[in-house]
Amino acid sequence: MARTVGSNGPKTMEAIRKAGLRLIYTQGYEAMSLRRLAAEVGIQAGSLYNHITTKQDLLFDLIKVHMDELLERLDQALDGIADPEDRLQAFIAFHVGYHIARKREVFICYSELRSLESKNYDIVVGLRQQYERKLIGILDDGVASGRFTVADTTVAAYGILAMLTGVCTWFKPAGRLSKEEVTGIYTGMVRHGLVRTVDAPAVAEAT
Amino acid sequence: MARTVGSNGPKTMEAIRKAGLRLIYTQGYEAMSLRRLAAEVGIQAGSLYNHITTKQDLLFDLIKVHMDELLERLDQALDGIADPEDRLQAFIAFHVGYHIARKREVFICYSELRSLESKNYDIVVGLRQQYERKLIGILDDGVASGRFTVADTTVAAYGILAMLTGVCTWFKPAGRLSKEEVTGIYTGMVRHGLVRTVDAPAVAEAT
Amino acid sequence: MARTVGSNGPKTMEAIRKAGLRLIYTQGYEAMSLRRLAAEVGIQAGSLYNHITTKQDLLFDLIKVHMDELLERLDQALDGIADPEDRLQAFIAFHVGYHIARKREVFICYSELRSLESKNYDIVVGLRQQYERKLIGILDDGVASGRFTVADTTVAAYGILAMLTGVCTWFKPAGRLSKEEVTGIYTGMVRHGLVRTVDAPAVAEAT
Amino acid sequence: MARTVGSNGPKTMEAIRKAGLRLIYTQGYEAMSLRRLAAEVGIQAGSLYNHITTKQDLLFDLIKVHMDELLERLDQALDGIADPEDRLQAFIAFHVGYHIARKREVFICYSELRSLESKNYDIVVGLRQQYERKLIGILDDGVASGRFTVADTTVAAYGILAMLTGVCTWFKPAGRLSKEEVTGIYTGMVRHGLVRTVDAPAVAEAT
DNA sequence: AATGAATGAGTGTTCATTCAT
DNA sequence: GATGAATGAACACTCATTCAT
Repeated sequence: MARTVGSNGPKTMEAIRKAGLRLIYTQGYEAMSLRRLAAEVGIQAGSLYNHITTKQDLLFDLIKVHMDELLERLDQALDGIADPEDRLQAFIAFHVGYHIARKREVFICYSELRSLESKNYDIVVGLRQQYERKLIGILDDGVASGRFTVADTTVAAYGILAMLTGVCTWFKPAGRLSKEEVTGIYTGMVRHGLVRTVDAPAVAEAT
Repeated sequence: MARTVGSNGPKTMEAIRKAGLRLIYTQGYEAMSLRRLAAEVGIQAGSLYNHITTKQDLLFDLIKVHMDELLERLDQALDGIADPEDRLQAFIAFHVGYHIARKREVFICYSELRSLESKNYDIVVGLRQQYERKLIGILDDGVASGRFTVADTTVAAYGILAMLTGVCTWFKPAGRLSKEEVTGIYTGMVRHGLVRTVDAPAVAEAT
Repeated sequence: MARTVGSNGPKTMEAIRKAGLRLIYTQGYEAMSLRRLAAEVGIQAGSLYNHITTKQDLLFDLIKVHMDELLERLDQALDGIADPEDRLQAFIAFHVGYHIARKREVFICYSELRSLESKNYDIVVGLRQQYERKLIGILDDGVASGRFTVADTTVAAYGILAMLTGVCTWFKPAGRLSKEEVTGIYTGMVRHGLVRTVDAPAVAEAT
Repeated sequence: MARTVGSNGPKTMEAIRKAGLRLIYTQGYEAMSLRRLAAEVGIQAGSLYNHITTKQDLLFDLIKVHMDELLERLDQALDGIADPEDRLQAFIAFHVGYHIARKREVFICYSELRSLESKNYDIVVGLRQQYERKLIGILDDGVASGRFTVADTTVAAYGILAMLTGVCTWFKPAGRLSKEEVTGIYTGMVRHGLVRTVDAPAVAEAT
C-alpha cells in the first residue's frame, strides 16, 4: 500500500521516459498500454499519473525534448564554422552521428507524428522545419556564394535528409562499418553522387 | 435487416480495401477501429467479417498485394534493358513514378511493418529484400562491368532507396515540379551528387 | 449459388439433427454455433433456416422426439407384463438398454433442460414426469399388492432412476461388462442392495 | 468515476464468486454474461477484471475450491473410523449432507465439466476420481475383510454416487423429509436394496 | 433448397484515467 | 508517491437470424 522502499520521484520519471521510449519504438504509441509501461517501471498503472498528465503528453514530451536537443546540438556542431562546404560537412557528420546514437528517438519522431494531437503536431512539425531550414540555409549560402551547384535546393535537402536518416534503419554498431566510415561514405555520396560513371566525365553528362 | 438493395460482394470488398488503406495511412493500423472502417464502407462492423477474416489479415493483404505488384511492375519496367546505366535509370524512373502514384501503400508498407504478426512480417520483409536486391544487382553489374564507381554497393543502394522513397512525403501532383522533373532531378543527384562544388571538376575530386 | 448437386431436403434435415445432437452433446447448446452446425452438415448457416425455424426449436425438437420415443418404447417393453416384479425387471432392463444405446439424447435431455424456453421446458418436464410415474406406479402396485417393501416410493424411484441413468456416463460398449451383465448387476442392486453385509441376514437388519 | 465509497476488494471478490455460482447454476456457464454478473455485483463489466483473470478462470476457481473442500471435509468425516460398515455409513451421511448443503456447487461440478479448458478439465476429473476412489476403497476394504458382499465394486460405487447425488435435484429443505430421514432412507437402500420382495428372504434370492 | 451478404445485438476483454486510501 | 479498485467507453469479433438472389 505504501510505496516501495527506495523508489523516488525523479528516478521514477526517468524510468518512465526510458521505458516509454523503448515501448513506443518497438510497439508503437497506440499499441503501448500504460499498464505495460507501468509494469516495466515496476509500479501500478494508476501511479503513472503522479508523473505524467496523459499518455499523449508523455509522447509529446519525448518528442519535444528530443527535437529541442537535436536543434541545440546542431547549433553547437555548426558553431564557429563559416564556409558552406565545411558547414555541409559538419551537418552530415552531426546528423549521421546523432541519428546513430538516438535511433529510437529519431524513429518515433517520424513514425508517431500522426499520433500527436493537432496542437502538438504543429509544434513538432515546426521544430522539424527549423531543422530542415538549417540544411537548406547551408545549401542556399553555398549557391549564393557560387560555391555549390545544386539541381534544386529543396529537393536536395529532402534527399540528403532522407538518405542520411535512413542510416537508423540498418546501422549496427558492431557491423562491418564504423560510424566514421559511414559518415565518410555518405559525405562522398552527397558530394559526388551515389553511383558514378567511370570513363565519362560526370560534368559532361550532367543534365 | 437483410442486405441493402444494390450492394454486393466484390464491390464491398473493394470498398473495404480502399477505405482500409486510407484509414491505416492517416491513423495507423492500431488506431483504426473496425467500426470506423465499417462506417466508411457503409455497413455494420460485424458485416466486415463476411469479407475479411481478421483485422490483421486485412493489413497483411493490403501490404502483400502491394509488394507483389511492386515486384511485378519493376520486372516489367526493367524488361529488355541490359545496360546497367540504362537499368539504373529505369529503376529510378520506375521507383519515383510508382511511389508517387501509390504513396499510401508505400507508406504503410514501411510504417506498419511492426504491426504485422511475425509470420506475416517475415514474408513482407522477404519481399522487400527481393526488391532491394534488384537494385543492388544493378549496381553490382555496373561495378563488375567496370562501368560504375560505387563507394559501397549496399550503402549506396540503401541510400538511393531512402532518398527516392522520401519523395512520397513531400511530392504534390499540383506542386511546382512535375513527376518527370522530379525523376530527372533524382537521377542527376544519384549520378553526380546532391551538392557539387562548382569550380573544381567533380572528376578531379573523385575518391 | 444453386444448391449442391445431390443434396435434398429430408436428407439434409436428418443430417442437421444428427450433427446437432452430437454438437450439443459435446459442446452444449449455448456453445454450439449454427455456423459450426451448418459447416458440419456442409451447407451455409443461412440455409439451415430452410429446415429449422430457430435454434431453440431444434433443441426442443431433439428433446421432444426423444422423450416421445422413450415413452413409447417403454410402453412396448412393459406391454403384456402384469406382475409388479416382472414389470420392475422389465423396466430396469429397458432403461439400461435404452440409455446405453442413446446416451447422447439422454444426456442432453438432462443437461439442456435449462436451455429450454419456459413453454418448452414445461412440456419436457411433463413428459419426464410421465416416465417417472411409470416407475412409481410399478412400485406402488407392488406395495399395494403386498409384494414389495419400499422405504419411500418416491425416493426409491428417484434413486433407481439416478442410479440407472448413471450408466450413460461410464458404460463403454467394448468394456469389461456387456449390456446384459450390467443389467443383471443393476437389477440385483435394486432388489438386494448395493452393498450387503455378509453374515447378518439383510432382512433382520431392515429399518 | 472512482470507486463507490465503502466498496472494497475482498468483499467484491466474494460477491463475484457468490453471484457467479448462482448464475452458472441457473443459466449455465456459457449463457452467463459477464455484464450480467457484474450487474448483480453492482459494478461495471470491466471492473470484474480487477478480481478475476478470465471468465474461464472464475469457473475453474469455483469448481476447484469446491472439490478441494469436498475432499477435505470427507477426510474429516471419515477420520478415526476404521470399520468398513461404519465408514460406508459415514460416507453416505456425509455425501448426502454435503450435497444437500451445496447443491449448486455440486451441480456445476457435473454440468460444467465440458466448459473447462482441457488443462482445467484434467485437474478436476483427477480430483473427482480421488473422491470416487475413497468410496471404492471402503467397498474394497469391506470385501477384503469378508464383511461386504458386492456384485461389482466399481459399478456399485458409481451406482451409490449417482443415487446419492440425485438428492440434489429433488431435495427441498422445507419438504416432507428431513435431511436425517433422507440419509436414513438412502442408507437402507444402499444396504438392503431399493425395492425388496417381501416374502422371500433377500439372501436366498441373491445372484 | 442453397447462397452470400447483411443486420443489430451481444460477447469477453482492454483501455486510459480517476481517486479514496 | 504508491496502491487497488473503480469507471465508461471502446475494442475485435461472434452470434442467430433475415432475405434478395
